[in-house]
Amino acid sequence: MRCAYIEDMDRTTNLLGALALAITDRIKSGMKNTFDRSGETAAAIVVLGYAPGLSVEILRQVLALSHPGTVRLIDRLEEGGLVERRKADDGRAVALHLTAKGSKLRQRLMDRRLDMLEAALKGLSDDDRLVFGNLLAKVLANLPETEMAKHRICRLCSVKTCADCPIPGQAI
Amino acid sequence: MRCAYIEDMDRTTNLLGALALAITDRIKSGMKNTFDRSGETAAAIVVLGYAPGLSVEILRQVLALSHPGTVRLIDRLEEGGLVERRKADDGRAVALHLTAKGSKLRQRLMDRRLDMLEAALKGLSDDDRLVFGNLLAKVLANLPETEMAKHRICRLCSVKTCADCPIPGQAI
DNA sequence: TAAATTATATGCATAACGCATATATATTTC
DNA sequence: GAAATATATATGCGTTATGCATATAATTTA
Repeated sequence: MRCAYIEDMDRTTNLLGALALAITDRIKSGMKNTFDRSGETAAAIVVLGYAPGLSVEILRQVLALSHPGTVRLIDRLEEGGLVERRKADDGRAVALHLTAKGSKLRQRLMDRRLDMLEAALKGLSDDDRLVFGNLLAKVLANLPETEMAKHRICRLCSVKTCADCPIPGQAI
Repeated sequence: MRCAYIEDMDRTTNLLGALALAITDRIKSGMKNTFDRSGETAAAIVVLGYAPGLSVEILRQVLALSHPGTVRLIDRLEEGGLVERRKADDGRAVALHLTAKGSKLRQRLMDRRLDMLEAALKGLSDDDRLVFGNLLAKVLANLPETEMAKHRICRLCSVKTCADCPIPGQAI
């Protein structure tokens, strides 16, 4: 027989899944209103803003896509005037850079994401919010198994709001 | 100038987005190992388990897909022997039912999701976990704007672990 | 009963991928 | 230093999961 305490444990487990789903739905939908693309396209723009000159190969790892999938993703962004392929030091690689248009879009995407998150949190008191933030940080700190996993988790983050990142990654 | 207190508020906002993304990534990937489909296919199976006889139209609303998209999703599930279309009381509608195979798969999908969530929470103490669960419930309670939004948020939930649902919906 | 509404299905197109393979450049090995 | 190997990118081709426009069938309303 399972005691009520254990039931509460299970409840937390399931509620985390429910909230995670609801929040990512809202963020996706908000971002899609700003930029009508699906999949990892928006994440690519955010990541390239943090790491100008990134190669397709490293971007691929952050987005967890196949190489061809990433090449085609960049093709779409380049076609939309959001990203440029430039020469890299390594002659095999390309250095990916956001254009001015890409950078502006990136800011709008990140703002939209924070709007959605802010709306979700509006029912919490300031105290609840601090406690919640510390618990979120604690869970996050346990998640990444590799250095790349940190970048992956943070692929949509607004860094200015996360000076005290619970999973600080090394520069890519 | 912004005080540190406000900075902490922003931190919570961003961390919620980061954790939500990390958790849904892990759930998606775990479920995909069990059942090699993407998009809303797995959610359809879970929902149909809760609401046998559901129509395509209501399922469409829960999954937030177009009608044709939902019809094709059901086509795929039927082809895989996971779902059957039966006659409904309303002669226009079809009544969707999981097959025995579909029900077994559904259980595996739900188990896999809970495994992923459990792994993510393993670093929290029992006390942290209870506090976290209550905060998750509080945030969830504020989210749904319609009755259908509740079903949408819960579209992957394991109900047995959520007897005390913060957003109990009316039967579909 | 005729008109409007609702539920489903189909034709057709597209976005976002993956796998296999080709090409160009670096790196390593002998 | 040349040959073999490894790495980074790109392309050909196919598939999955969607959407829009439209067709069909059944129900509800006027």
